[in-house]
Amino acid sequence: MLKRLSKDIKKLNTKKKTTIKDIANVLNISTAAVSKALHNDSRISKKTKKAVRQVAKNLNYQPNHLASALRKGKSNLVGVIVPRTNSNFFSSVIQNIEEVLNKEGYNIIITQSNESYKKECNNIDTLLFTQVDGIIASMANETIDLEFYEKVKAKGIPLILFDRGENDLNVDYIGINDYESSHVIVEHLVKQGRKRIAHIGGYKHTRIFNNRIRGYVDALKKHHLPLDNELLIESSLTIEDGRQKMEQLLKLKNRPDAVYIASDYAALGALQLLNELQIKVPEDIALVGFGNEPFTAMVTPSITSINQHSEEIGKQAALTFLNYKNKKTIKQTLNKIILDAELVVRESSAPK
Amino acid sequence: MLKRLSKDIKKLNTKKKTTIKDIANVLNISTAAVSKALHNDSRISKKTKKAVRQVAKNLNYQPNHLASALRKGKSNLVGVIVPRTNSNFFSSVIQNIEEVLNKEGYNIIITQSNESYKKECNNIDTLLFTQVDGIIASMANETIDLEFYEKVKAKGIPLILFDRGENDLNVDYIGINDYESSHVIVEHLVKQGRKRIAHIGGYKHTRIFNNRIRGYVDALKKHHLPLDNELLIESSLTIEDGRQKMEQLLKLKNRPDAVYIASDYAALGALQLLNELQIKVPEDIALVGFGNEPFTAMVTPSITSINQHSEEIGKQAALTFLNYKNKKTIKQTLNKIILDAELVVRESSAPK
DNA sequence: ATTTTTTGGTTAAACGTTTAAGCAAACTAA
DNA sequence: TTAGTTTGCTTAAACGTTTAACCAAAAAAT
Repeated sequence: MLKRLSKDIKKLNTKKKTTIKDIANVLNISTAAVSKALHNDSRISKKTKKAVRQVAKNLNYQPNHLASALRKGKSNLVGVIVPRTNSNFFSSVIQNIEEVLNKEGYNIIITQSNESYKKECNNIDTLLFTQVDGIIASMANETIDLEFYEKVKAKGIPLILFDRGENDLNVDYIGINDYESSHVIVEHLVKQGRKRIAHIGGYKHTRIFNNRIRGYVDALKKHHLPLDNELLIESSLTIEDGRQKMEQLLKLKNRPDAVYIASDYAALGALQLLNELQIKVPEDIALVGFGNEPFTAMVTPSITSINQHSEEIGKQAALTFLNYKNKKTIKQTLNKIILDAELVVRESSAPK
Repeated sequence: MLKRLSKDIKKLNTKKKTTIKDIANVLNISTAAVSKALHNDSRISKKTKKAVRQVAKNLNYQPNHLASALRKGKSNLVGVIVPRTNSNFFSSVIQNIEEVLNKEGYNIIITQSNESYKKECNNIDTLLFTQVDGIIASMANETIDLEFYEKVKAKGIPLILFDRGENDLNVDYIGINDYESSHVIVEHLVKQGRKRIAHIGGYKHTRIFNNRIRGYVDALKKHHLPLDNELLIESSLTIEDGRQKMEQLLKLKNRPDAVYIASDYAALGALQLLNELQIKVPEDIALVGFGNEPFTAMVTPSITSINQHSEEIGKQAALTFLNYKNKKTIKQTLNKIILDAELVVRESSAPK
């Protein structure tokens, strides 16, 4: 009974969080000394440091992040904006960003745009409001107007884009070589004996998708394949739209014998339709996706795809941010990192 | 040339963020008046409010969240911990939490434990360090020791668990009726004429998985089916382990004619193996997963599963937190919300 | 005409840190 | 011995808000 009571009293005491002032009082030194001791300042004696650390532990001291952030003018928070988290690519990028930044004392705030421009603007406002020290983002499909990103730049907050970027914005960027990836894919399909290669691509206004389209067109030229406008289709690249656009291709008098789709999700939709219609993949039509999402290895037939190196992208994005903060020069050369993509060949693109 | 220069000067000026002090100076009033005006305090005249708002807009004022959080003793940040974000269930829960909390002026910090106990502890420390006003979490598979969650409770920070919870912790919880779900599944399989129903379940120490196992056992009894220990297997429920445990089941002399798997991911692994071995689903073996992940509808054959109502879980978790903050009573009755799950019948469990 | 109430503010302290500047005491060098 | 340096702190201000307490002037009530 008595024990319980004393426990309760202790709990009540711990409710009021202990501050450096409490530590200072115990040791009869100034709060400044405590602060310095905790930061291992050279002007504090070893004895005092030891004592401070001991008392801090005893009182279960947890530094107030808000106070130090306010004083130092930085929140040690980095905002991350992604179209969605439930794709392996984005969640893997996030995980790697987190890993690198946590080590340097930064935390991340993750927000999703759900491919909506409006939500993305909200997210940016939210992050600015939260006083983040930087923003790492991949833009929504809808996003064309860059006003909100300009706002971030204008505030002098480091902005790093990955995957879905924009040239006009003139900020740091980490991505893969989309143009070259298309070449690799087309080359692979040509080697498998394909002659009529279609491309279900993303919106042209998004740079990465535009590059994939350009790569596709140029690669066709290179291999002296005819460029048929019917075979080049713009899509939102969702599962549903992939299915729909594949349907469109199947209606052609002269069907393609291979389809390169700029997203694994859309490729999955296309594959489902083909399976339902008993059209044989890869015998009748070969399929290549993009992104190397785990399910590409799991479906039947498994889907050939492009590995986007999400781990490396995440790491480099984080490092780019850290670089920004360490160098305090106002002008800084932009960091544009373009990684080579890697083709992962699976069943869906085997020879006829 | 001159225009550009003046723009640059403006930019330099905006670098130093405007504060309520700046607004106060312009209007020759006190910062207190500005603060009150911005919060629509009744003791400020309409004229002043209007003027303040105008100047705030002109100077592009953005409130310093850190300062107000420090002063008010709350950060308006809610921490969310999930095992991973790249599952549709979790990302959907997160999205709904975010939606509800954003409306009330809260932002969320998402962290992933990757099913690791150590990472989860780190996440908790991180969130406490960031001075979150509350934590909404779903525990990692590994987590047995609740010391860190007790720490959260001891600090008086609202803690709400969902999906993966723990009875011992005695905190608010939102989840589905796992025990009942197992009944629904077994009943469904029995109706399809299945006689030997196996269960690949999760770790027994996790409450939800334990409930599913108990439900499975009791439902078998109810339908007078024999309970065969060989047919009840504990698994980590990853894709790989699902595959492996299915292999184990296939080695039995007396194979099951239906398998209920406590996770869609493990069910996917099992299905892959069955497909490879040309074992017909559902003719030879029926399959039921859990979670209603989108891919269950996409694979061949599509997988029957349980819809966990992720949207509702997210919403209720957020509302439970808000409820916590609004009522300032110290004692509060615990909120245990158990939603009814819904069986989504697909190809994998059609009659023989 | 005097008191009371309302209106529309102001003043100053507080939230918990960090940090520039200062300073006494102890030590070192000449 | 004395000037200079080093050590180990202290003082006080600052970061940008919010808020309790106070107050003068105007309006309303008596």
